[in-house]
Amino acid sequence: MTDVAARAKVSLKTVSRVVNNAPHVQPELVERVLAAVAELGFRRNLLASSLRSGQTTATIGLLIEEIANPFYATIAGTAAEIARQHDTMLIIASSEEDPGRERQLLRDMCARRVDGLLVVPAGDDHSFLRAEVELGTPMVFLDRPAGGLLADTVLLDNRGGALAGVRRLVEAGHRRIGILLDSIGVYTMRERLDGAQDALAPAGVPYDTRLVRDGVRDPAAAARAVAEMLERPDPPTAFFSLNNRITLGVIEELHRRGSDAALLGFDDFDMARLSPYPLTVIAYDTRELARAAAELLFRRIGGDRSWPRTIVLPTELVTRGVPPR
Amino acid sequence: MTDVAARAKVSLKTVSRVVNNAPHVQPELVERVLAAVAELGFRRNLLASSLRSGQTTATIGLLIEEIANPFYATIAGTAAEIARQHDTMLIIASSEEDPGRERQLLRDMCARRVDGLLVVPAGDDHSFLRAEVELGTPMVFLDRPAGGLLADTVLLDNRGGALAGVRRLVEAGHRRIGILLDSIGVYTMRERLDGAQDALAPAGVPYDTRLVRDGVRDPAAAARAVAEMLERPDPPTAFFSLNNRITLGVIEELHRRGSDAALLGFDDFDMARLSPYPLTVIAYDTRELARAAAELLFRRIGGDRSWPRTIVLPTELVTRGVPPR
DNA sequence: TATGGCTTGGACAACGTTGTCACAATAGCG
DNA sequence: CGCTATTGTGACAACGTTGTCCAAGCCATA
Repeated sequence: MTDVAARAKVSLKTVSRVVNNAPHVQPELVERVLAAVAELGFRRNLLASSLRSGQTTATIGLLIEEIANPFYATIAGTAAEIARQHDTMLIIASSEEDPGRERQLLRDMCARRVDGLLVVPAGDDHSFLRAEVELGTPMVFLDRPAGGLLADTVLLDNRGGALAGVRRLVEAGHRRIGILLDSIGVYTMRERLDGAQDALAPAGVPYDTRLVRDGVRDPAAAARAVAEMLERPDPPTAFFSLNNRITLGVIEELHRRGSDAALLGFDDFDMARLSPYPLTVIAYDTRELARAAAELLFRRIGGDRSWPRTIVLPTELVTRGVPPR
Repeated sequence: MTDVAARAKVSLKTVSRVVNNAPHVQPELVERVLAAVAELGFRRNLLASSLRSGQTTATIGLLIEEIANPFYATIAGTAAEIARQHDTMLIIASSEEDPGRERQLLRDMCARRVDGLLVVPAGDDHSFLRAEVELGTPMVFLDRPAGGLLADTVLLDNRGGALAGVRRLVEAGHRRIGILLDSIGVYTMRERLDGAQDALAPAGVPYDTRLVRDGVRDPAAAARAVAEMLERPDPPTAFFSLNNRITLGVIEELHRRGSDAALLGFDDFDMARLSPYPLTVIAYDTRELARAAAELLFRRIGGDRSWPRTIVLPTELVTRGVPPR
């Protein structure tokens, strides 16, 4: 900037004024400065700028589990879009469900002085963020609640959605329902399982733990679990898969076997409509989830100091798929 | 930091040494400093740190077209993973195919002094980045080449893939092939179309522009285009869809009509295997594309000043899908 | 004992920017 | 004509950190 000033034969401050579009600079000087900027290829250093002016870096952090997963990709896309509306850049990092890594990444983002944080929690203790919150960094948790920290949160109605879906299965007469889940350690899985139990109990359907498979991490594992259950003496007549990765594997296996078991899946997905096997899904609006969280965050960044809020978004039961022949 | 120094009764510099794990500090003093850091909730300001120390911000920028698209989400995930291996954060932004926005976002990233840039170009003139390149910011372009700028580039063999795929259709006896593409303005689409022509010409199959539809932006448009073409007096016996969004719509329409047209699609996708309609896809390894680009970028950041390189990754013809009955 | 090296701590400036303040030049007023 | 506003410009310090340099203390060696 000093070089630009010298070249344009003005003071440092005038250059600063020009690059910040500040008023009260003669048009002629503006010309000279802009010419010098162009000639020297000067580019403002935003690091120094936000260091000096203090408050804002025009950056927010987004912490998710895994970027490549379409659910999180949708969240990231929506967050980026809303960030852009506020002329803000987005730093994205994946925790890969590792609390230690989550902690390190969040600390790093804070050290970079992000204006706010959007977090899909991996761990269950976020008290280490308390100092940061008190220091004034706004943060909003989404999809899962923070642990040990009172903070803004946007959730889905996991329990209600599972309740409605499983109730439909029960009402259709199913009494042996195979349930497949990723990991009981994850909040959303626990909620969905609870919702299923909420539907089974009042209908007098026993909750048979032999029909519940934890640790189903990918489509192949889901297919194997389905195969095993179907080979039991009294196989399930319906399956409830607790996320879309699992649903994929279940569809494949049921289709392969020409089974006529009913299928209920949590999470809708793009290609559900192309499924060769009929299925009902518990759908929700991922974009809305991200939008609600991001907009709340920017309200906080804008100075909203009201009491932390929890928003729960509804789910919807959708029947999809091509009927089997 | 001054407060921490006061509290620990040491000098500012000693605190700096401790938080940077620098050697030559008495263990007792380290204790005192860390205690003060904890009590005061001190957190290093990385902005100031990289401002002072000059060179590195431990941040790279990734510019893509649209985060929520699985192709770009995969790229982002891979880039984030490799960035993490280098203890680097990732700033992601979407250009939404808008050259003006691309320019603004890249400028902004440069102003934030990213250590390097990973760019899927939207525009066709990137000469505005020349100053930045000369200033020493490494950048690698992927999926599409940069315009008016000699730079590292990682591409797919779009033309070769399309050639191989269409050749297979021609060899199977197809002479009327409907081709659907997003936008002729996009580099990859042009290359794929050229590849198709490369296969048609030597086989003596005329290139009938009435069988080529540009501007097919979403599955619904693809379905409509297929419907129209099939209602012509001499309908195509095969379709070549130039990206996976289009392929989805084509599958749906062909399946709905019970058509027996052959289908070739550029881009593989997760659920291709579940397609109710048989299809052949031109597949490639998106992760490999991103990995090659990111690793090249970090080699540049690490000081590799060799001549800019262009890497072209191969594609593969894969037959997928459930045969129609 | 003198000399030199090594370890440890501290003073100071600098990174690139902007806020504060002061001053100069011009215009408007009585 | 002198006075105050108003506008345009610049000197300077400060943001939070770290590199450079120096000094003091200690030990080992000559």
